[in-house]
Amino acid sequence: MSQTVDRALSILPLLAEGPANLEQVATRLEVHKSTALRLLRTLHEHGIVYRQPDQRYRLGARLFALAQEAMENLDVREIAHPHLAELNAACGHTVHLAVYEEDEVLYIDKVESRYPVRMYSRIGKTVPITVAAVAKLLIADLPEPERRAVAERLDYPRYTARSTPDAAAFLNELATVREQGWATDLGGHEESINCVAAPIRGAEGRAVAAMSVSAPNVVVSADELLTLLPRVRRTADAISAEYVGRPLTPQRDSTPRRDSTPRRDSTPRRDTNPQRGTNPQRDKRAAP
Amino acid sequence: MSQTVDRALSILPLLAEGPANLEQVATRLEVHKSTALRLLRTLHEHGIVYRQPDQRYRLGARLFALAQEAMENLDVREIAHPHLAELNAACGHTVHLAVYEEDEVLYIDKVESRYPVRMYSRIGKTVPITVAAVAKLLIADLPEPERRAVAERLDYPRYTARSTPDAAAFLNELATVREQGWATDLGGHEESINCVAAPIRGAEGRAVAAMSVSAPNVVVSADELLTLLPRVRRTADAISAEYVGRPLTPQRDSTPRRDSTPRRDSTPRRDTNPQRGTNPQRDKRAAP
DNA sequence: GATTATGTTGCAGATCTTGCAACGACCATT
DNA sequence: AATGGTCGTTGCAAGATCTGCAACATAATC
Repeated sequence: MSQTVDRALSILPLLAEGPANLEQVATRLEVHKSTALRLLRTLHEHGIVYRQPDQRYRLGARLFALAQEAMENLDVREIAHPHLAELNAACGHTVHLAVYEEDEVLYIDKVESRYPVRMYSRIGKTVPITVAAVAKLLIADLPEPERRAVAERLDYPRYTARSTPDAAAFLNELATVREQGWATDLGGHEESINCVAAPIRGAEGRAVAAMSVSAPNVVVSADELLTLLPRVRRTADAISAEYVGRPLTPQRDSTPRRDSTPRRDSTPRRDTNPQRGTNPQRDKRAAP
Repeated sequence: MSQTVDRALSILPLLAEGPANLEQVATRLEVHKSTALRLLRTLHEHGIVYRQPDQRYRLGARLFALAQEAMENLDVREIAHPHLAELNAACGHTVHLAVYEEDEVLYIDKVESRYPVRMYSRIGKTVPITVAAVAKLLIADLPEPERRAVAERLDYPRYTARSTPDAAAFLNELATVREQGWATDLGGHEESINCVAAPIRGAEGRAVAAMSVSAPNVVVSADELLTLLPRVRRTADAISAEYVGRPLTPQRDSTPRRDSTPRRDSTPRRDTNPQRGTNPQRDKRAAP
């Protein structure tokens, strides 16, 4: 919508790949050097990009700080963390928490495995959406039309022989997942890694996040991992309970649910609302 | 420099505080609603902001992903990590890695304490610059004029009775740190937490990062923690050695150091270059 | 059902952005 | 030391892009 901003933002993913100098940026943006310079200057002033001693640009500290601050404000994360830690303490494996947002699923929390052989992942990373157990859960929970739309839009990379091959297979899998209320990924992303996942549900019963336990074959077999399923589901349910439990504001609000009325489908429905009222300024509107 | 981009970027810190609706954004930006809307739309298209079901905006997934990707590309981090892990394995305490960038110091890596009582921190968080041991090291290493300039610019919040009170005290402390080549924070930020830190030096001998070991009083006393100093310094030196060791590109380059010539001080000198050539696209220019 | 509160769109004026071209700094080569 | 090349920086004029307005749309509230 805004050309200038559009261009400026296009610089970001470019720099995420690694430092670049003015000309490289200008070339890839397909604009004149001077234009690129001014955009970069503005980004620099905001601390979003940093200029190295060798004059090349890379993403800056404030970007990290922003992402950090935003992440810390996610309510599910806060509530879930102790439960995840507890589960990890019990089984020792890597525990993840993930949310869905506009065709992407990303980890927002993680408790590291206590085994020496671990799965690679990082908070903030997007997960392979067509195969990850948490992703399947979150997409499976979308209303039918959007679920289908998402499935069609996606790519289906063949990470392994067991990766989901195409949209049809994915939708099938989603139906199963939806039915059973939990999901697995048995070597769909990394041949030797398995996961079991369960959804965390908010006030209206919609999945606001999903959690999973992952472990490589060399530590436990897929069958052994599956024996953890009840425990994983119990943990997820406990988090859900606590999540819906907390009222929006300490002094209860008039009509906290506005999603309960059936809505016409003119706009495709967006979901996942992992953010709720702990933030002080939130109450401003209700005050005077 | 660019008004539109400037405004758009100003939205980010605002949303980092918590979700906000269109009007709130417009008000705080001091622009018309329609203007704010268009900016938000553009940010949305890039996935930088996300629109919740209740129409409010918050920071989006792509922002996390960007920060994540950029962080993973930091070379020092990559090299340092195994060393940090090793140190943690030996002593059990929290180990941090931090870099300096334009008046801010932030953690770029961390290995969690294995003790139940832990220090709170998070990768990507900025550290209290006037008291943290790693911050002192990094600032102490700046060339004199800039060091002074930074010291003057800073605020000196009194976290505890032992916090650095003002610029003068800070500069004094920096002189000591510079002299001895290591630093501590003994209850300067949190009454009960102590840290020891050592610098990681790059090719030109400048500090490109700093690492620290932190532990609460209840686990080990400050004196006990100080006995770890030699070990911390050895680890930092090992990282430094490996960091300068790796040449810029596998096939060695002509003149890898361009900082070695004394430079006139017309522009205040920027430092810290924790980013070096592992990235494939980097070599593009050298190719044809 | 009227009323408020919020978000959205089309439009015309003007600001702000753009690309150009020339300049300057720096490096490398002869 | 001189010359040529690369890359970043600046002033300017043309005009594309952005802005604020006002009216409209929609949903919540009384």
